[in-house]
Amino acid sequence: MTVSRLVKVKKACQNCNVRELCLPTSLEGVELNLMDEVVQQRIRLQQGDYLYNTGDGFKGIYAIKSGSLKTSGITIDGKEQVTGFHLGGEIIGMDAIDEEIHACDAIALTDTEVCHLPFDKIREISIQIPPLLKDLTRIMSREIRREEHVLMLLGSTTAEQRIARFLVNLYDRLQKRGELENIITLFMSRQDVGNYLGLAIETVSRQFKNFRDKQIIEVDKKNIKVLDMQRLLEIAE
Amino acid sequence: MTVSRLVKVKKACQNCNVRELCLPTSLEGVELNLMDEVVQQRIRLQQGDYLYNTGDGFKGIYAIKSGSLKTSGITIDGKEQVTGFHLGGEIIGMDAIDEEIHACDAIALTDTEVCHLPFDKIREISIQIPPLLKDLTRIMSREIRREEHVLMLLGSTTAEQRIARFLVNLYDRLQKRGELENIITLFMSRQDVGNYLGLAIETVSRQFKNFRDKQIIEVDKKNIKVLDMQRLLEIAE
DNA sequence: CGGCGTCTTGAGTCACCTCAATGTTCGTGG
DNA sequence: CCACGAACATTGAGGTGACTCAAGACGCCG
Repeated sequence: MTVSRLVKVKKACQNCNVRELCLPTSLEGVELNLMDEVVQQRIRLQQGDYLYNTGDGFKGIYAIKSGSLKTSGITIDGKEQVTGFHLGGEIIGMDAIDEEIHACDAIALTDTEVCHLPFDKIREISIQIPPLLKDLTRIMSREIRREEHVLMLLGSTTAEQRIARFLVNLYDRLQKRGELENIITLFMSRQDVGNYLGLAIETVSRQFKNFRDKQIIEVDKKNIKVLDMQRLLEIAE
Repeated sequence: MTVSRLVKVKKACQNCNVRELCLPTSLEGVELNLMDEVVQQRIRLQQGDYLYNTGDGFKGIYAIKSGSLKTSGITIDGKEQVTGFHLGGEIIGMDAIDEEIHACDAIALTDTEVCHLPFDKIREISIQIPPLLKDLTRIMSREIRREEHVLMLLGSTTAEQRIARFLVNLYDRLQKRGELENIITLFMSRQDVGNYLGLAIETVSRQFKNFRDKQIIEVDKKNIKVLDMQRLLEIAE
Protein backbone atom coordinates (compact mmCIF):
# COMPACT_ATOMS: atom_id res chain seq x y z
CA MET A 1 0.00 0.00 0.00
CA THR A 2 2.00 2.94 -1.23
CA VAL A 3 -0.10 6.01 -1.67
CA SER A 4 1.80 9.02 -2.89
CA ARG A 5 1.96 11.87 -5.35
CA LEU A 6 4.90 12.37 -7.66
CA VAL A 7 6.20 15.79 -8.54
CA LYS A 8 8.79 16.62 -11.16
CA VAL A 9 11.33 19.07 -9.84
CA LYS A 10 14.17 21.18 -11.17
CA LYS A 11 17.04 22.55 -9.14
CA ALA A 12 15.85 20.44 -6.24
CA CYS A 13 18.97 20.91 -4.14
CA GLN A 14 19.93 24.49 -4.93
CA ASN A 15 16.89 25.93 -3.23
CA CYS A 16 16.48 23.32 -0.53
CA ASN A 17 16.27 24.46 3.07
CA VAL A 18 17.78 21.30 4.54
CA ARG A 19 20.66 20.98 2.09
CA GLU A 20 23.37 21.43 4.71
CA LEU A 21 22.00 18.44 6.64
CA CYS A 22 21.42 16.31 3.56
CA LEU A 23 23.59 14.40 1.10
CA PRO A 24 25.36 16.96 -1.11
CA THR A 25 26.81 19.14 1.63
CA SER A 26 30.19 19.71 0.01
CA LEU A 27 28.91 20.54 -3.46
CA GLU A 28 28.72 23.96 -5.02
CA GLY A 29 28.03 25.59 -8.36
CA VAL A 30 28.40 23.26 -11.33
CA GLU A 31 28.61 20.19 -9.15
CA LEU A 32 25.31 21.02 -7.55
CA ASN A 33 23.77 21.31 -11.00
CA LEU A 34 24.78 17.72 -11.65
CA MET A 35 23.18 16.67 -8.40
CA ASP A 36 20.00 18.49 -9.35
CA GLU A 37 19.81 16.30 -12.43
CA VAL A 38 19.84 13.21 -10.24
CA VAL A 39 16.92 14.48 -8.22
CA GLN A 40 14.20 14.40 -10.82
CA GLN A 41 11.37 13.32 -8.63
CA ARG A 42 9.91 14.41 -5.38
CA ILE A 43 7.27 12.38 -3.58
CA ARG A 44 4.49 13.82 -1.47
CA LEU A 45 3.18 11.57 1.26
CA GLN A 46 0.22 12.04 3.52
CA GLN A 47 0.23 10.90 7.11
CA GLY A 48 0.05 7.12 7.13
CA ASP A 49 1.28 6.63 3.57
CA TYR A 50 3.98 4.07 2.95
CA LEU A 51 7.12 5.22 1.15
CA TYR A 52 8.16 1.61 0.77
CA ASN A 53 7.29 -1.75 2.25
CA THR A 54 9.39 -4.61 3.52
CA GLY A 55 10.22 -6.77 0.54
CA ASP A 56 9.90 -4.00 -2.05
CA GLY A 57 12.61 -3.88 -4.68
CA PHE A 58 15.22 -1.21 -4.18
CA LYS A 59 14.72 1.79 -6.43
CA GLY A 60 17.00 4.22 -4.67
CA ILE A 61 17.42 6.10 -1.45
CA TYR A 62 15.24 8.95 -0.23
CA ALA A 63 16.13 12.34 1.21
CA ILE A 64 13.54 13.83 3.52
CA LYS A 65 12.80 17.41 2.51
CA SER A 66 10.09 18.05 5.06
CA GLY A 67 7.91 16.09 7.45
CA SER A 68 8.74 12.91 9.30
CA LEU A 69 8.69 9.14 8.90
CA LYS A 70 9.20 6.05 10.94
CA THR A 71 10.98 2.93 9.78
CA SER A 72 9.83 -0.36 11.23
CA GLY A 73 10.51 -3.98 10.57
CA ILE A 74 8.58 -7.12 11.29
CA THR A 75 10.16 -9.47 13.81
CA ILE A 76 10.23 -13.18 13.09
CA ASP A 77 7.13 -13.66 15.21
CA GLY A 78 5.20 -11.07 13.25
CA LYS A 79 5.33 -8.11 15.60
CA GLU A 80 6.23 -4.61 14.56
CA GLN A 81 9.53 -3.17 15.69
CA VAL A 82 10.13 0.53 15.13
CA THR A 83 13.79 1.08 14.27
CA GLY A 84 13.85 4.84 13.86
CA PHE A 85 12.15 8.19 13.52
CA HIS A 86 13.42 10.38 10.69
CA LEU A 87 13.34 14.11 10.11
CA GLY A 88 14.12 16.60 7.36
CA GLY A 89 17.62 16.34 5.91
CA GLU A 90 17.97 12.67 6.79
CA ILE A 91 18.36 9.90 4.25
CA ILE A 92 16.48 6.63 4.46
CA GLY A 93 16.49 3.41 2.50
CA MET A 94 20.21 2.72 2.72
CA ASP A 95 19.66 -0.66 4.34
CA ALA A 96 18.46 -1.95 0.96
CA ILE A 97 21.54 -1.04 -1.09
CA ASP A 98 23.19 -4.37 -0.47
CA GLU A 99 20.45 -6.89 -1.15
CA GLU A 100 18.31 -4.57 -3.28
CA ILE A 101 15.28 -5.38 -1.16
CA HIS A 102 13.92 -3.18 1.58
CA ALA A 103 14.26 -4.77 5.01
CA CYS A 104 11.71 -2.50 6.66
CA ASP A 105 8.68 -0.31 6.06
CA ALA A 106 8.91 3.48 5.85
CA ILE A 107 5.72 5.23 6.89
CA ALA A 108 4.94 8.94 6.92
CA LEU A 109 4.03 10.19 10.39
CA THR A 110 3.06 13.61 9.13
CA ASP A 111 2.55 15.01 5.67
CA THR A 112 5.96 14.56 4.17
CA GLU A 113 8.02 15.37 1.09
CA VAL A 114 10.96 13.22 0.08
CA CYS A 115 13.37 13.43 -2.85
CA HIS A 116 13.99 10.23 -4.75
CA LEU A 117 17.67 9.56 -5.37
CA PRO A 118 18.26 6.72 -7.85
CA PHE A 119 21.27 5.00 -6.39
CA ASP A 120 22.96 3.94 -9.63
CA LYS A 121 23.04 7.56 -10.69
CA ILE A 122 24.45 8.63 -7.35
CA ARG A 123 27.25 6.14 -7.81
CA GLU A 124 27.82 7.26 -11.41
CA ILE A 125 28.26 10.89 -10.64
CA SER A 126 30.19 10.11 -7.46
CA ILE A 127 32.90 8.90 -9.78
CA GLN A 128 32.86 12.25 -11.58
CA ILE A 129 32.60 14.30 -8.39
CA PRO A 130 34.85 12.90 -5.66
CA PRO A 131 33.39 15.26 -2.99
CA LEU A 132 30.04 13.59 -3.53
CA LEU A 133 31.60 10.19 -2.94
CA LYS A 134 32.92 11.56 0.31
CA ASP A 135 29.47 12.89 1.23
CA LEU A 136 27.91 9.55 0.38
CA THR A 137 30.23 7.55 2.60
CA ARG A 138 29.80 10.09 5.36
CA ILE A 139 26.02 9.87 5.21
CA MET A 140 26.14 6.09 5.37
CA SER A 141 28.60 6.25 8.23
CA ARG A 142 26.29 8.61 10.04
CA GLU A 143 23.44 6.14 9.71
CA ILE A 144 25.63 3.42 11.18
CA ARG A 145 26.44 5.68 14.11
CA ARG A 146 22.82 6.64 14.58
CA GLU A 147 21.84 3.02 14.98
CA GLU A 148 24.70 2.42 17.39
CA HIS A 149 23.32 5.33 19.32
CA VAL A 150 19.91 3.70 19.49
CA LEU A 151 21.55 0.53 20.78
CA MET A 152 23.11 2.56 23.57
CA LEU A 153 19.73 4.12 24.26
CA LEU A 154 18.17 0.70 24.70
CA GLY A 155 21.06 -0.28 26.94
CA SER A 156 19.67 1.94 29.67
CA THR A 157 18.02 -0.19 32.28
CA THR A 158 15.14 1.97 33.47
CA ALA A 159 12.12 3.22 31.60
CA GLU A 160 12.69 6.67 33.08
CA GLN A 161 16.15 6.87 31.56
CA ARG A 162 14.97 5.68 28.17
CA ILE A 163 12.22 8.25 27.97
CA ALA A 164 14.59 10.99 29.14
CA ARG A 165 17.15 10.11 26.51
CA PHE A 166 14.47 9.89 23.87
CA LEU A 167 13.24 13.38 24.71
CA VAL A 168 16.73 14.88 24.82
CA ASN A 169 17.56 13.34 21.48
CA LEU A 170 14.38 14.63 19.89
CA TYR A 171 14.91 18.06 21.40
CA ASP A 172 18.39 18.31 19.90
CA ARG A 173 17.30 17.20 16.47
CA LEU A 174 14.31 19.50 16.30
CA GLN A 175 16.42 22.39 17.56
CA LYS A 176 19.01 21.81 14.85
CA ARG A 177 16.19 22.21 12.34
CA GLY A 178 14.62 25.26 13.95
CA GLU A 179 11.40 23.28 14.37
CA LEU A 180 11.29 23.88 18.08
CA GLU A 181 9.95 26.74 20.13
CA ASN A 182 10.73 25.20 23.48
CA ILE A 183 7.99 22.72 22.77
CA ILE A 184 8.66 19.27 21.40
CA THR A 185 5.83 18.20 19.15
CA LEU A 186 5.72 14.42 19.16
CA PHE A 187 4.93 13.44 15.62
CA MET A 188 4.49 9.79 16.54
CA SER A 189 1.98 7.94 18.74
CA ARG A 190 2.70 6.73 22.26
CA GLN A 191 2.44 3.28 20.76
CA ASP A 192 5.36 4.03 18.44
CA VAL A 193 7.42 5.58 21.22
CA GLY A 194 6.90 2.53 23.39
CA ASN A 195 7.66 0.11 20.61
CA TYR A 196 10.82 2.01 19.69
CA LEU A 197 12.06 2.10 23.29
CA GLY A 198 11.04 -1.44 24.15
CA LEU A 199 8.38 -0.30 26.63
CA ALA A 200 4.66 -0.91 27.03
CA ILE A 201 2.48 2.00 26.03
CA GLU A 202 1.24 2.34 29.61
CA THR A 203 4.80 2.71 30.83
CA VAL A 204 5.38 5.57 28.39
CA SER A 205 2.27 7.27 29.73
CA ARG A 206 3.31 6.78 33.31
CA GLN A 207 6.78 8.13 32.70
CA PHE A 208 5.35 11.26 31.11
CA LYS A 209 3.24 11.62 34.23
CA ASN A 210 6.31 11.00 36.37
CA PHE A 211 8.20 13.82 34.65
CA ARG A 212 5.15 16.03 34.86
CA ASP A 213 4.84 15.42 38.61
CA LYS A 214 8.50 16.35 39.00
CA GLN A 215 7.82 19.52 37.03
CA ILE A 216 10.40 18.60 34.43
CA ILE A 217 7.98 18.76 31.52
CA GLU A 218 4.45 19.90 30.73
CA VAL A 219 2.39 17.50 28.64
CA ASP A 220 -0.48 18.55 26.45
CA LYS A 221 -1.43 15.77 24.07
CA LYS A 222 1.37 15.62 21.53
CA ASN A 223 3.08 18.74 22.80
CA ILE A 224 5.79 18.46 25.38
CA LYS A 225 7.20 21.60 26.91
CA VAL A 226 10.53 21.15 28.61
CA LEU A 227 10.57 23.11 31.85
CA ASP A 228 13.80 21.81 33.35
CA MET A 229 16.27 20.63 30.76
CA GLN A 230 18.98 20.38 33.40
CA ARG A 231 17.06 17.73 35.35
CA LEU A 232 16.18 15.91 32.16
CA LEU A 233 19.83 15.75 31.17
CA GLU A 234 20.75 14.53 34.66
CA ILE A 235 18.24 11.69 34.40
CA ALA A 236 19.41 10.87 30.89
CA GLU A 237 23.00 11.16 32.26
CA MET B 1 45.94 0.85 25.41
CA THR B 2 46.50 -0.55 21.95
CA VAL B 3 48.83 -3.48 21.98
CA SER B 4 49.40 -4.99 18.59
CA ARG B 5 51.94 -6.23 16.10
CA LEU B 6 52.13 -4.87 12.59
CA VAL B 7 52.94 -7.07 9.66
CA LYS B 8 53.69 -5.92 6.13
CA VAL B 9 51.82 -7.96 3.60
CA LYS B 10 51.76 -8.44 -0.13
CA LYS B 11 48.87 -9.82 -2.11
CA ALA B 12 46.75 -9.68 1.01
CA CYS B 13 43.46 -10.27 -0.74
CA GLN B 14 44.40 -12.71 -3.46
CA ASN B 15 45.19 -15.48 -1.02
CA CYS B 16 42.68 -14.60 1.63
CA ASN B 17 40.28 -17.29 2.83
CA VAL B 18 37.47 -14.89 3.71
CA ARG B 19 37.62 -12.77 0.58
CA GLU B 20 34.16 -13.66 -0.62
CA LEU B 21 32.69 -12.34 2.64
CA CYS B 22 34.90 -9.27 2.73
CA LEU B 23 35.08 -5.98 0.86
CA PRO B 24 36.42 -6.70 -2.63
CA THR B 25 34.00 -9.44 -3.58
CA SER B 26 33.45 -8.35 -7.19
CA LEU B 27 37.09 -7.79 -8.06
CA GLU B 28 39.27 -10.04 -10.14
CA GLY B 29 42.67 -10.04 -11.78
CA VAL B 30 44.21 -6.63 -12.27
CA GLU B 31 41.62 -4.96 -10.10
CA LEU B 32 42.47 -7.25 -7.24
CA ASN B 33 46.11 -6.28 -7.63
CA LEU B 34 45.14 -2.67 -7.06
CA MET B 35 43.27 -3.68 -3.95
CA ASP B 36 46.29 -5.57 -2.71
CA GLU B 37 48.25 -2.35 -2.87
CA VAL B 38 45.77 -0.71 -0.55
CA VAL B 39 46.20 -3.44 2.03
CA GLN B 40 49.78 -2.85 3.06
CA GLN B 41 49.42 -3.63 6.69
CA ARG B 42 48.00 -6.42 8.73
CA ILE B 43 47.61 -6.16 12.48
CA ARG B 44 47.93 -9.05 14.91
CA LEU B 45 45.98 -8.69 18.11
CA GLN B 46 46.04 -10.87 21.19
CA GLN B 47 42.96 -11.55 23.24
CA GLY B 48 42.09 -8.37 25.11
CA ASP B 49 44.05 -6.01 22.86
CA TYR B 50 42.33 -2.87 21.65
CA LEU B 51 42.22 -2.25 17.91
CA TYR B 52 41.02 1.26 18.56
CA ASN B 53 39.51 3.24 21.42
CA THR B 54 36.60 5.61 21.63
CA GLY B 55 37.89 9.03 20.67
CA ASP B 56 40.79 7.77 18.57
CA GLY B 57 41.31 9.55 15.28
CA PHE B 58 40.09 7.68 12.23
CA LYS B 59 42.90 6.02 10.30
CA GLY B 60 40.83 3.72 8.17
CA ILE B 61 38.54 0.75 8.37
CA TYR B 62 39.55 -2.79 9.26
CA ALA B 63 38.76 -6.10 7.66
CA ILE B 64 38.83 -9.08 9.98
CA LYS B 65 40.92 -11.86 8.50
CA SER B 66 40.66 -14.26 11.41
CA GLY B 67 39.56 -14.21 15.02
CA SER B 68 36.85 -12.13 16.62
CA LEU B 69 36.25 -8.74 18.20
CA LYS B 70 33.59 -6.93 20.11
CA THR B 71 32.70 -3.29 19.65
CA SER B 72 31.42 -1.43 22.65
CA GLY B 73 30.64 2.15 23.50
CA ILE B 74 30.42 4.00 26.75
CA THR B 75 26.95 5.27 27.67
CA ILE B 76 26.60 8.79 29.00
CA ASP B 77 26.57 7.46 32.55
CA GLY B 78 29.85 5.64 32.06
CA LYS B 79 28.67 2.08 31.61
CA GLU B 80 29.82 -0.21 28.85
CA GLN B 81 27.39 -1.14 26.11
CA VAL B 82 28.40 -3.90 23.70
CA THR B 83 27.13 -3.04 20.23
CA GLY B 84 28.34 -6.05 18.30
CA PHE B 85 30.43 -9.18 17.94
CA HIS B 86 32.45 -9.45 14.74
CA LEU B 87 33.88 -12.38 12.86
CA GLY B 88 36.20 -13.07 9.93
CA GLY B 89 35.24 -11.31 6.71
CA GLU B 90 33.45 -8.49 8.47
CA ILE B 91 34.51 -4.87 8.32
CA ILE B 92 34.61 -2.64 11.39
CA GLY B 93 35.32 1.02 12.01
CA MET B 94 32.83 2.44 9.52
CA ASP B 95 31.05 4.45 12.18
CA ALA B 96 34.05 6.79 12.26
CA ILE B 97 34.10 7.70 8.55
CA ASP B 98 31.83 10.68 9.05
CA GLU B 99 33.31 12.47 12.04
CA GLU B 100 36.78 10.93 11.73
CA ILE B 101 36.67 9.90 15.37
CA HIS B 102 35.86 6.42 16.62
CA ALA B 103 32.59 6.29 18.55
CA CYS B 104 33.35 2.97 20.20
CA ASP B 105 36.11 0.61 21.30
CA ALA B 106 37.08 -2.46 19.31
CA ILE B 107 38.55 -5.23 21.45
CA ALA B 108 39.91 -8.59 20.37
CA LEU B 109 38.02 -11.47 22.00
CA THR B 110 40.42 -14.06 20.66
CA ASP B 111 43.77 -13.81 18.93
CA THR B 112 42.87 -11.90 15.83
CA GLU B 113 44.27 -10.67 12.54
CA VAL B 114 42.84 -7.64 10.79
CA CYS B 115 43.79 -5.88 7.56
CA HIS B 116 44.11 -2.13 7.73
CA LEU B 117 42.32 -0.35 4.88
CA PRO B 118 43.20 3.36 4.65
CA PHE B 119 39.89 4.90 3.74
CA ASP B 120 41.17 7.70 1.52
CA LYS B 121 42.88 5.12 -0.64
CA ILE B 122 39.72 3.03 -0.81
CA ARG B 123 37.83 6.06 -2.05
CA GLU B 124 40.59 6.90 -4.53
CA ILE B 125 40.65 3.55 -6.22
CA SER B 126 36.86 3.25 -6.01
CA ILE B 127 36.85 6.02 -8.59
CA GLN B 128 39.10 3.97 -10.83
CA ILE B 129 37.27 0.70 -10.20
CA PRO B 130 33.49 1.19 -10.14
CA PRO B 131 32.83 -2.37 -8.95
CA LEU B 132 34.77 -1.54 -5.81
CA LEU B 133 32.56 1.47 -5.20
CA LYS B 134 29.62 -0.86 -5.46
CA ASP B 135 31.21 -3.28 -3.01
CA LEU B 136 31.93 -0.44 -0.62
CA THR B 137 28.37 0.84 -0.56
CA ARG B 138 27.11 -2.70 -0.20
CA ILE B 139 29.34 -3.38 2.79
CA MET B 140 28.20 -0.20 4.48
CA SER B 141 24.60 -1.03 3.71
CA ARG B 142 25.10 -4.45 5.22
CA GLU B 143 26.39 -2.91 8.42
CA ILE B 144 23.30 -0.71 8.60
CA ARG B 145 21.12 -3.77 8.18
CA ARG B 146 23.09 -5.70 10.77
CA GLU B 147 22.42 -3.03 13.36
CA GLU B 148 18.75 -2.92 12.44
CA HIS B 149 18.76 -6.63 13.02
CA VAL B 150 20.19 -6.14 16.49
CA LEU B 151 17.44 -3.64 17.21
CA MET B 152 14.89 -6.26 16.28
CA LEU B 153 16.69 -8.75 18.49
CA LEU B 154 16.39 -6.42 21.47
CA GLY B 155 12.74 -5.91 20.63
CA SER B 156 11.99 -9.40 21.87
CA THR B 157 10.31 -9.23 25.21
CA THR B 158 11.61 -12.28 27.01
CA ALA B 159 15.12 -13.23 28.02
CA GLU B 160 14.51 -16.72 26.63
CA GLN B 161 13.76 -15.34 23.20
CA ARG B 162 16.77 -13.05 23.18
CA ILE B 163 19.15 -15.84 24.08
CA ALA B 164 17.56 -18.14 21.50
CA ARG B 165 17.91 -15.54 18.77
CA PHE B 166 21.45 -14.80 19.81
CA LEU B 167 22.39 -18.46 19.55
CA VAL B 168 20.67 -18.94 16.19
CA ASN B 169 22.40 -15.87 14.80
CA LEU B 170 25.80 -17.05 16.02
CA TYR B 171 25.17 -20.52 14.67
CA ASP B 172 24.39 -19.19 11.21
CA ARG B 173 27.42 -16.94 11.09
CA LEU B 174 29.84 -19.57 12.29
CA GLN B 175 28.37 -22.10 9.88
CA LYS B 176 28.85 -19.71 6.95
CA ARG B 177 32.52 -19.60 7.89
CA GLY B 178 32.92 -23.32 8.40
CA GLU B 179 33.97 -22.66 11.99
CA LEU B 180 31.30 -24.90 13.37
CA GLU B 181 31.19 -28.59 14.03
CA ASN B 182 27.73 -28.63 15.56
CA ILE B 183 29.26 -26.85 18.53
CA ILE B 184 29.08 -23.12 18.98
CA THR B 185 32.19 -21.88 20.71
CA LEU B 186 31.30 -18.68 22.53
CA PHE B 187 34.27 -16.42 22.07
CA MET B 188 32.89 -13.83 24.49
CA SER B 189 32.17 -13.89 28.22
CA ARG B 190 28.69 -14.29 29.75
CA GLN B 191 29.16 -10.72 30.86
CA ASP B 192 29.48 -9.59 27.24
CA VAL B 193 26.50 -11.66 26.14
CA GLY B 194 24.35 -10.17 28.88
CA ASN B 195 25.47 -6.66 28.20
CA TYR B 196 24.83 -7.07 24.47
CA LEU B 197 21.34 -8.48 25.03
CA GLY B 198 20.39 -6.11 27.83
CA LEU B 199 20.25 -8.90 30.41
CA ALA B 200 21.95 -9.49 33.75
CA ILE B 201 24.72 -12.05 33.66
CA GLU B 202 22.75 -14.27 36.03
CA THR B 203 19.85 -14.29 33.62
CA VAL B 204 22.11 -15.47 30.81
CA SER B 205 23.31 -18.30 33.02
CA ARG B 206 19.79 -19.28 34.00
CA GLN B 207 18.61 -19.28 30.40
CA PHE B 208 21.44 -21.57 29.40
CA LYS B 209 20.35 -23.84 32.23
CA ASN B 210 16.76 -23.53 31.05
CA PHE B 211 17.70 -24.68 27.54
CA ARG B 212 19.87 -27.41 29.01
CA ASP B 213 16.98 -28.69 31.13
CA LYS B 214 14.78 -28.75 28.05
CA GLN B 215 17.49 -30.72 26.24
CA ILE B 216 17.80 -28.10 23.55
CA ILE B 217 21.49 -27.51 24.11
CA GLU B 218 24.43 -28.97 25.98
CA VAL B 219 26.64 -26.49 27.78
CA ASP B 220 30.27 -27.11 28.58
CA LYS B 221 32.00 -23.88 29.59
CA LYS B 222 32.30 -21.87 26.37
CA ASN B 223 31.08 -24.69 24.17
CA ILE B 224 27.44 -24.97 23.30
CA LYS B 225 26.22 -27.99 21.45
CA VAL B 226 22.86 -27.56 19.77
CA LEU B 227 20.81 -30.72 20.25
CA ASP B 228 17.47 -29.50 18.97
CA MET B 229 17.76 -26.67 16.45
CA GLN B 230 14.07 -26.99 15.62
CA ARG B 231 13.00 -26.12 19.17
CA LEU B 232 15.56 -23.31 19.30
CA LEU B 233 14.16 -21.82 16.11
CA GLU B 234 10.63 -22.15 17.46
CA ILE B 235 11.54 -20.24 20.58
CA ALA B 236 13.38 -17.63 18.52
CA GLU B 237 10.32 -17.65 16.26
C1' DC C 1 -25.05 12.33 20.28
C1' DG C 2 -22.62 7.96 19.76
C1' DG C 3 -18.76 5.32 18.22
C1' DC C 4 -13.96 4.68 17.64
C1' DG C 5 -9.18 5.27 18.38
C1' DT C 6 -5.81 7.06 21.48
C1' DC C 7 -4.31 7.93 25.90
C1' DT C 8 -4.40 7.74 30.99
C1' DT C 9 -4.82 5.57 35.35
C1' DG C 10 -5.23 1.76 38.69
C1' DA C 11 -4.53 -3.01 40.64
C1' DG C 12 -2.21 -7.21 40.59
C1' DT C 13 1.29 -10.34 38.81
C1' DC C 14 5.53 -11.96 37.18
C1' DA C 15 9.98 -11.83 34.86
C1' DC C 16 14.07 -10.15 35.59
C1' DC C 17 17.27 -7.67 38.64
C1' DT C 18 19.89 -7.38 42.87
C1' DC C 19 22.36 -9.26 46.46
C1' DA C 20 24.84 -12.97 48.32
C1' DA C 21 27.04 -17.41 48.57
C1' DT C 22 29.22 -21.09 46.31
C1' DG C 23 31.57 -23.36 42.50
C1' DT C 24 34.80 -23.47 38.65
C1' DT C 25 38.70 -22.19 35.80
C1' DC C 26 43.03 -20.47 35.18
C1' DG C 27 47.29 -18.10 36.01
C1' DT C 28 51.07 -17.26 39.30
C1' DG C 29 54.46 -18.22 42.40
C1' DG C 30 56.26 -20.89 46.08
C1' DC D 1 53.19 -30.20 42.00
C1' DC D 2 50.13 -27.86 44.88
C1' DA D 3 48.43 -23.52 47.16
C1' DC D 4 46.49 -19.42 46.48
C1' DG D 5 43.92 -15.67 44.54
C1' DA D 6 41.44 -13.42 40.88
C1' DA D 7 38.17 -13.64 37.35
C1' DC D 8 34.35 -15.88 35.70
C1' DA D 9 30.16 -18.67 36.16
C1' DT D 10 26.35 -20.88 38.59
C1' DT D 11 22.66 -21.10 41.84
C1' DG D 12 19.37 -19.47 45.36
C1' DA D 13 16.38 -16.12 47.80
C1' DG D 14 13.98 -12.02 47.73
C1' DG D 15 12.46 -7.50 45.94
C1' DT D 16 10.74 -4.51 42.39
C1' DG D 17 9.99 -2.28 38.05
C1' DA D 18 7.58 -2.90 34.15
C1' DC D 19 3.99 -5.79 32.01
C1' DT D 20 -0.79 -7.34 31.75
C1' DC D 21 -5.45 -6.77 32.28
C1' DA D 22 -9.21 -3.80 32.90
C1' DA D 23 -11.70 0.42 33.31
C1' DG D 24 -12.31 5.04 32.34
C1' DA D 25 -11.20 9.68 30.12
C1' DC D 26 -10.45 12.30 26.19
C1' DG D 27 -10.53 13.93 21.53
C1' DC D 28 -12.09 13.33 16.82
C1' DC D 29 -15.45 12.65 13.25
C1' DG D 30 -19.58 11.34 11.23
